[in-house]
Amino acid sequence: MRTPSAGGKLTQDSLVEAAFVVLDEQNSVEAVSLRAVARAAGVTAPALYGHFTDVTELHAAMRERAFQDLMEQLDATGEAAPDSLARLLARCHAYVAIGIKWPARRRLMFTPLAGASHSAGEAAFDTLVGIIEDCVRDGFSTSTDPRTDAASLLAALHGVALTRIGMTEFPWPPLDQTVTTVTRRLACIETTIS
Amino acid sequence: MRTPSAGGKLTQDSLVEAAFVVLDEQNSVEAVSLRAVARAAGVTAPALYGHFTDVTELHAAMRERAFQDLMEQLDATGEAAPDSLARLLARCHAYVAIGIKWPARRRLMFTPLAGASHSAGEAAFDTLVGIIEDCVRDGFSTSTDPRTDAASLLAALHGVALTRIGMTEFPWPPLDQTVTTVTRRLACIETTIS
DNA sequence: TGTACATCAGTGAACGCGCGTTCACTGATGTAC
DNA sequence: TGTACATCAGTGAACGCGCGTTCACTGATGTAC
Repeated sequence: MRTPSAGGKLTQDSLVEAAFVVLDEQNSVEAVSLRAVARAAGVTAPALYGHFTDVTELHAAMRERAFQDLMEQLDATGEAAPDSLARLLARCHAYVAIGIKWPARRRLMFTPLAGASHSAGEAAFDTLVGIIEDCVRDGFSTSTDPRTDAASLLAALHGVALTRIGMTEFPWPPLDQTVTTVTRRLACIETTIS
Repeated sequence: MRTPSAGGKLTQDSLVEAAFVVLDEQNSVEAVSLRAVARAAGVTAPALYGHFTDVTELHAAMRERAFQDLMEQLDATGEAAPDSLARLLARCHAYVAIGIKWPARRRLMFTPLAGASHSAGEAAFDTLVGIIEDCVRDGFSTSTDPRTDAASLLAALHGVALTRIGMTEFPWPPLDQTVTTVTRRLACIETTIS
């Protein structure tokens, strides 16, 4: 019996990687066609059918991978933060920065998709709730409902990233200031705390 | 000389209208192809070239019309409000409600487009700034920078609509509560005021 | 070690589809006499 | 009022394109003797 990897230089992972190259280069979810991915991977289109049954399966794999990457980047952020408030702010800034840096990935992740799993997104949300709870415990936040406040904060940060991308010529205030203010106000950080 | 409208039952307006039928039915910006619009208007595809030089011109016309409609709906909202705070809340709720009701229109309006005009969007923004200024004048808000706060609020409300659409199975808190809280906190409404 | 064979990842050609766009045309309408 | 004509909005056929998907195939690799 041959080892499964023998001969085949193509893997699901390498194809998803190629798909992200297309996504990021074209900055468009629609541009990520099966043929475009095959082209980026240096392979003919039918070759993909050995690794995905469908073009939708490819898209689903991309989505999952995008969430994983986002989670990893967020988890790596704020590890060195001295306290819970610093960690909260670091994560929120990172969240927006990532959303702006890869607009197409954000669109990919948060576009409704039939039967898509949001488990990774929900894990990220739970982490955010935990950090706000820490802020309450540490006396930074007066939130009486961290779960609800985290939901508002998450939605608002999405909006900040979205509008910066979509309305580029609008005279926005400095991004850092916006993120800090939105985070502090929605997470009920006391104004006397710097 | 014939009158320009003689014979032609087709107008730019009726075609844009047909385009919105396609947009709202398919809930997809990409589905609004020149041929799909022609089909919806009960006409063959080449007929559109009498009214638009390009498919991009059609999209631009849709965008402009979407902004106009949004503005009209917002302006009609809160006219009957008893005070500036009520007007602010009414407009913000309406803004989110419209965004959720027509997801594809929101995407159409706030997707970056080369050379697109945002004048209508900016007019809506100026109105929002004015209302927050009224709230400050009337003692509802402690905002020291209504312009910046309006920008944060606008972005956040976008995010609320976006996430409600994109993460439908997420256990969101009640929408009205979220919009009210976000608006009050970002517009610096004093907590003692009901 | 050398040869014959089985496996199967990837190829190349082909399909039907919807797209944007072009072009010569047609036929209803308005105008001129 | 009636006829001949000009206009021009919309038609129908055709083009080349990229798409997803299928299918028979090929040729490099690993196995068996």
